[in-house]
Amino acid sequence: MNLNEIKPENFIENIVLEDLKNGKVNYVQTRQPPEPSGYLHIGHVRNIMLNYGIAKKFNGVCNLRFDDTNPTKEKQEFVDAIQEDVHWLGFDFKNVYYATDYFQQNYEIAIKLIKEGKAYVCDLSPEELSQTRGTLTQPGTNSPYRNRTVEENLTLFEKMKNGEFPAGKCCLRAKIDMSSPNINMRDPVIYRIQYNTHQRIGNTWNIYPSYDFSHPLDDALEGVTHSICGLEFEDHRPLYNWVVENSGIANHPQQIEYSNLMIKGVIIGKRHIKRFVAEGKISGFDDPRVYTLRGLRRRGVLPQSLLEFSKAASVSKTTTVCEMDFFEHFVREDLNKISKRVMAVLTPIKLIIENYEKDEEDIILEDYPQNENTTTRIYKFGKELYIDSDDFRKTPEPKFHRLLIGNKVRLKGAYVIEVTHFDEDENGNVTCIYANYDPNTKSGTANANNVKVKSTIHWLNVKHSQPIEARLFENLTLESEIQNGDYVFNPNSLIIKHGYIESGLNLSFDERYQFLRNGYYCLDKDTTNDLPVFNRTVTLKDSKKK
RNA sequence: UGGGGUGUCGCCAAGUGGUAAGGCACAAGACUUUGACUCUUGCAUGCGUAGGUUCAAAUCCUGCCACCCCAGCCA
Repeated sequence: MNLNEIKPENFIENIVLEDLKNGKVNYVQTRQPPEPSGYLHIGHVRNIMLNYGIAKKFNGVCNLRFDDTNPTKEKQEFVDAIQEDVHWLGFDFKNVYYATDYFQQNYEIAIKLIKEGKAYVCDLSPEELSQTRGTLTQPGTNSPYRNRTVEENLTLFEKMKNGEFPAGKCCLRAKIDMSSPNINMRDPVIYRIQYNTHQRIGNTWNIYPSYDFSHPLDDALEGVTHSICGLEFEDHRPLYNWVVENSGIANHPQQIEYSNLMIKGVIIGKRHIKRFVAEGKISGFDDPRVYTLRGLRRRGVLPQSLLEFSKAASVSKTTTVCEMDFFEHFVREDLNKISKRVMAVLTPIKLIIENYEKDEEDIILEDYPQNENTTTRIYKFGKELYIDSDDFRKTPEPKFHRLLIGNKVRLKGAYVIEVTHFDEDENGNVTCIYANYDPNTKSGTANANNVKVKSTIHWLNVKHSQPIEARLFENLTLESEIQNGDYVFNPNSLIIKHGYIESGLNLSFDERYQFLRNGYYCLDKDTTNDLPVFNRTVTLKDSKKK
């Protein structure tokens, strides 16, 4: 999907931006505000599209703004990675800003608030503060420091800024209402002391504004008209408005919340991914089994598929948990159009065509059958072939219509064959299959369809095949809901197959491949040995049944 | 038990007083050099629930139920 095709109207309808619907507003400015504390994942795509698309639609701009107000969690590594990933998706933001850009202005507004008696320095320890905040059902109690004089607050805040207090000694709080039923309004902390070195501004500041203070201010300062965020911030909206209203800034952005997008069972949380990396169960944030953008990219997913998926998932305020099939549908749709069809056998077993007398024979295969102008290539048919052992059954299950004694099957691009007999070892494992072919059934010839078959299987000429390694990723998903308050995941989801692929192919990292019936693959960029290594993106639609 | 949200097919989701769009999944059939793709057909007498208003209700009103979020000097 081209970015120009993003149609945010639907989104706008959904999130009930009344003014926009009514045509009262014709300019919208948004921002994409990631905290650089982790990698972007599939859930971020829709947020990016939404912010970018709405601004574009309504003559405005969307800036990328890093919410970098907490140096204990953030790293330059993430700042860089987020920008890379955003570009990979195809977005080019007007400007790249940082919350730290606004620290001086944030500070001046804090001073203004103090002077107006709307903020005070509180010496309560974090524990005491927590205790006096009250509970969900009981109001909080006023801090004993709530009524300090403006002069005292100014002095204390200045000392905080100058690094004269240890971290945690005191903080700046907005003076709102300790008895509010909304806990966020019970004198929230808007500045805290923080001595960690910041990845961008080093040690220039000893005090850091909290999200609830800097975010609305930065939105307002930047000219944002609509501040779109997750549902978890609904309770923060009154505070957002309070901050903007008391800031003296003319621009008053409107915060709009909507549901985050999830996929059933998929691990997205940084917490879990970090844990699996630490436990050595996955290789990192780009492991193809996790749904970070980097993981998905390495797995072979195209950015336009992510955009299509996100668009189709729509936007609402209901809890959105899509099924895996819904996501994979969009991945397959794109991959099907552009993938190069290649013959591969992942669990090889020999097939001898007993009545085949010739040495070799040219078979014409289409590289991209979905493309009218597809190129073709020649492959060699012969007497001694590899097929996938999974395509044969001694005793077939119901509805199995690939190879079994007495059943006719087409070898892709070649002939219809019928199994005559097979060899097996002392354990009953099939070691070699023997078949006869029908010379009148060659694909593409006039009478190719005289014999109807229910299935076509892939094959390789033993003399014209090269070894490969195929990594089949099962999705890293929730194995069971919740146990002892924690999630239980299934990280043992990597299956490695040593098989064969056609020899003579010019393999490319930019290409996607479809191994017939096995799904869509791409070369793994981390390949270090000489053997081509393929990662499977998704399976073909029906191949997972069987 | 306080506050804020959400409830339309297995999943996502339109619908905003005029008699339930669409996509995914699923099922059946056609086609076939992939059991793919493509095509055709089917799939909510029902909109959390109980009442009420109305000629007419998923849409308006009232009660109830279920689920999610909030008590970081995180975002």
